[in-house]
Amino acid sequence: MDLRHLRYFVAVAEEENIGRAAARLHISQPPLTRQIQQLEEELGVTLFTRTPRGMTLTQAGELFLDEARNIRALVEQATERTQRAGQGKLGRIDVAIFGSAILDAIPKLLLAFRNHHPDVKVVLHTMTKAEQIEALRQRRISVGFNRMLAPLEDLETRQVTTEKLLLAVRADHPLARLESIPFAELQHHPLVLFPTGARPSFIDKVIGLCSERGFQPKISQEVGDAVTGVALVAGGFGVCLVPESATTLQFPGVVYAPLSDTPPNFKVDLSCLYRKGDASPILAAFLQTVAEYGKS
Amino acid sequence: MDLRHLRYFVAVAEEENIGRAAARLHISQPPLTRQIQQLEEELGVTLFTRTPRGMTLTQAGELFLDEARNIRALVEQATERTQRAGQGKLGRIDVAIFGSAILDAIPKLLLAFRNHHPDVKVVLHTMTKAEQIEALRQRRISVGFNRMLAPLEDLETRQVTTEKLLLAVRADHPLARLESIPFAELQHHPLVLFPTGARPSFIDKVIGLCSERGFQPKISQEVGDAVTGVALVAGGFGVCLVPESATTLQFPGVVYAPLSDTPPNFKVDLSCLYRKGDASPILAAFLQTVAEYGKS
DNA sequence: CCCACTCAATACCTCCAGGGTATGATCAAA
DNA sequence: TTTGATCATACCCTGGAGGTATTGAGTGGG
Repeated sequence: MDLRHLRYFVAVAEEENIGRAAARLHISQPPLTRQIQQLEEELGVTLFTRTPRGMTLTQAGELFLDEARNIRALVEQATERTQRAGQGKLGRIDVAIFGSAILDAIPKLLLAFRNHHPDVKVVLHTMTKAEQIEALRQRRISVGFNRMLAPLEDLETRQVTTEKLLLAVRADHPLARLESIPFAELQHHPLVLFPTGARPSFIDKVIGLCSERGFQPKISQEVGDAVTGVALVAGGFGVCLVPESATTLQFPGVVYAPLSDTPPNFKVDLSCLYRKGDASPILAAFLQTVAEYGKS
Repeated sequence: MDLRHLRYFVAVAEEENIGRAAARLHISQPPLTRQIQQLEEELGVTLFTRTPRGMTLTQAGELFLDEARNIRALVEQATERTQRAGQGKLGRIDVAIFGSAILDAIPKLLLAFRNHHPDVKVVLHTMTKAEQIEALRQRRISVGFNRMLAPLEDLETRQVTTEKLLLAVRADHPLARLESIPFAELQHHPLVLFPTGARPSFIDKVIGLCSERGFQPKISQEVGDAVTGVALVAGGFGVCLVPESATTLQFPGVVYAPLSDTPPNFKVDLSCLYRKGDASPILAAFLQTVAEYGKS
């Protein structure tokens, strides 16, 4: 049996006349007669009673008509859904984000993606950079968001946004009283750095910036993420360089101050990471949204 | 797209290897490759990612695998159900019975049919003989049960059972005192006859039997059915000839007495009626049960 | 009562597409 | 580098789907 048989059968059942059905199917009458006979023979069931006025369904034929319509509808639906899946409009994508630093860009980006692709389920996983790389290789996720990504053999990187750096200081800290804080001031104050974990990280960026200006920072404490870092600033552990988006973390007694006289490239990127050669249309759609987000 | 494509696709998806799938399908590898390519092209979707180790499903492919299995199962089920319908094991049959005279044979018969064909819904309709004939011609029913059926052009008759006739009399009636009631006695007592309606009916049978013995019965009352007839007997309207099965009607003060010295053919048939040339397998199965019932 | 009409079924032909064999291209592991 | 595994391509062959012409059967009008 074939889908063709079903199509032909439904046409004959609806027209109750082989000639008309053949016309509707754009074939001639004899082949249609034969197909119906074949179908009946294969099922071993008489589907039509032949009358001099045409063909009428038997009871078994009525039942089979229901089933045939059902099957045809299902096939229709299957192709449609599969096509949407193939265009990245239906399915699921597993996305990794890091600790707590997802404070601004990522929620907006995910919102934009959901608006454009409401039938794609986005599953978020919180992972460190090292975990993201492993999960990508094991195909547990398709994209990861992170900062300070070094180029890798099998993974591709794409920049999402760039943020200026601000200094988190206690409101009662001497630096907080200055009109503007020169970058070089940092050498006199203990710094809270983050995140610990896989290198290179934001820590190295900060140390690099300092050494460009010819000093080594005093490291007060290394912590896992920006939230903890700002908490320690509030606790008097020193000052902390944070990406601009961290200002959404409103901590009582902590202010975010811009620096002046900064080294060039005084900013940090947010990038996303995905497998080289990943042909998933959903990933493509996701990266498309990422690119559009970057433009705005 | 074809059911063949689905079959092939499922095989490849399950084997994750075209060669093995081809072996399982008893075809060679190249045609299978081509069929998969065709399917992908028709859908416009990449269903597999080709690796040097075989084929793995894309996300869209996973989805389509689900759908394909679904469709194939539905096709399987459709053929199976249609075949059962074609064998008269699944479906519905509309059966007409007459007024209240269905006191013994028909319930047993329907029970036997339901036991053999549990998935056939038997729908009962109460109709007079004339209504049955009309309903058969209009295909509203497939079988009717009745008595005294004259041969018809387009309808076939089949005898179900034959019953002896008994006389319903009041217990205090003079005839009830006799050891045996000779048939000729009927000429001296008013008779309740049934049913009214389309001729020939049981009425004509009784009148015929009397005239065979050279007398005309005194007609006390004509009524619609046996139940009413026996009720009138209880009310003193006279006596009434009833088929044996009517004895299941236990009426206070009414007894059923056998007659002696009866004319030949002193009995009445229960027959069923169906369209000539009706090829319905359910009707065939039903008539099969009727035939088996008749034997027992 | 017969003829014309309407359908479905049959006979026979053509041609395309599905299947086969042989071979190529690519990648991984030994 | 070689070998083995896997998918893709090239080319041929045959079965079957579709076409035309015709037959057979049953109905209704003249």
